[in-house]
Amino acid sequence: MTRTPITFFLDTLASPIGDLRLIIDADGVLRALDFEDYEERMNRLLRRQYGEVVLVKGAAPDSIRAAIQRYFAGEFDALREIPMRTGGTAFQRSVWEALTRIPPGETLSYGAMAAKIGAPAAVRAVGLANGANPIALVAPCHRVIGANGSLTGFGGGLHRKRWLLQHEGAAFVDNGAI
Amino acid sequence: MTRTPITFFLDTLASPIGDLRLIIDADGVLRALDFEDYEERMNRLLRRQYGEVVLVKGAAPDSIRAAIQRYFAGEFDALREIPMRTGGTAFQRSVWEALTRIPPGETLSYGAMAAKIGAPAAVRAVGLANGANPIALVAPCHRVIGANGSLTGFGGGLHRKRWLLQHEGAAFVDNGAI
DNA sequence: ACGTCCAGGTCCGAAAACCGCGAGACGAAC
DNA sequence: GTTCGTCTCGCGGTTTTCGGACCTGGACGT
Repeated sequence: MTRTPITFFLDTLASPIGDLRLIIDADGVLRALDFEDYEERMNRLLRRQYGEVVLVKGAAPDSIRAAIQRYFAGEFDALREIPMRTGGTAFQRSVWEALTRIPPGETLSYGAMAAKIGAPAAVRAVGLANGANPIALVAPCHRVIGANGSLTGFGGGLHRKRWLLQHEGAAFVDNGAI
Repeated sequence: MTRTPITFFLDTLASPIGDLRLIIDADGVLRALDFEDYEERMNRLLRRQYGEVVLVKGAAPDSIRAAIQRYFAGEFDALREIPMRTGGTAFQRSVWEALTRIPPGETLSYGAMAAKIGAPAAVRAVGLANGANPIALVAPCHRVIGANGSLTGFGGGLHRKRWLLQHEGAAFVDNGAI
C-alpha cells in the first residue's frame, strides 16, 4: 500500500551521551528526537505514525538546538520551549502529553501515570506507549520508572536513562541493569 | 492510529447516466471518479488508499470537466488528456495503468489482461484490482469483460457498463444481467 | 521474598477468507 | 456430435481476523 509520502528534515546535534537525530517538519516543529545509534528504531516509529516518510538533510531551528544544549548545560526547563507535534493514537498522545507535565528531577511510576490519564488498569499499555514515544528528552519518557523505583526499560538504552536521571538529580534505584 | 489526514476537493458533474463525483487534489489532478449513488463505495476506496481523507467542496479544473463532457459527446479519447494519480499497491497500479492502454471501442478479458501485465495466473486478482479502481471512466475498467464476452461485474452498476460499451461501440454479449 | 496470573492498548506476523475469473467435466438438449 | 448451461476447483493479491508480545504492577498463593 502506497500512501503519499511526507517530507521531514533531519539534523544532528552532539550531546554528552551521544549524537542526537532531530526530525523537523516544514513548520520548524520537532517531530522526533532520538540517539543516533537507535536510528533504525526511530525510522520504524516514524513509519508507523506517518506512513512513508522522506528524510532530507536540513538544519533545525537555532532555538531548538540551543534549547537542547541548555538542557544538557543544566537548564532543564529549556526543553519546554521546544514546539513539538506527534501522530499516534489518542491513547498514546495522552500518555506523551502527560509526560511533559513531569517536572525535571521528579519521576513517576507506570501505574501512577496510568491513573493520571484516567486508565488505572492500562499499566502495560502505558509502558508500550512510552516505548513508542518518538520524541526522547522533550517528551521525557526517561522520567517514568518502575513502581519500586528501578529503571526498567528505555528505548535509547538504559545507561542513558540512568545518566539523564542523575543529570536531573532525580531519585531512583540503580540495580545495575544494562 | 491517526495519520495526518489528506485534503481533497469534491466536485460533481451531470452525465447521461447519472451525476458524477470528482475528487481532485491540490495540484488539480484527478484522484477518484465515481457515480453519485455509489458514494459510499468510493469513500471506502479512498480511505483504503489514503487513510483519513477530508473532502471539501471545490471546483474541478475546467479542462477536466470539459474532457469528460467531450467523452460523453462521442470524443472518446478526450479522457486520455485528464491527469490522474492513484494510491494502491504496485500490482493494482500496474492493472490500472494497463487499463488506460485499452482503446475505446475495444475490450479485453480478465485473463488477457492478467497475461498482459505478466501475471497470467492472477486472473481473479485482476478482477479484484478492477473492483478497487477508484477512477471510473478515465481508468476504463468497464472495458474488461468475461472471457466469453459477457459483462460480469462493474462497481457502478452493470447497466452503466452496458451503456458505456454501447456508447463506445464495443462488442460484447448481453446476457441481460442487472 | 518469590513465582504466577491477569489486566489493557497497540503492533506485527501468520493464516484464513474473499473475489468483477476461467478452464475442464458433465449432462441435457437439439 | 455439437452447443450450451451449470458445477467444481484452482488460481493469486488483498483484507480481515486472530494470537502473541510488550519499557508493568498488584493480588494471591506458598
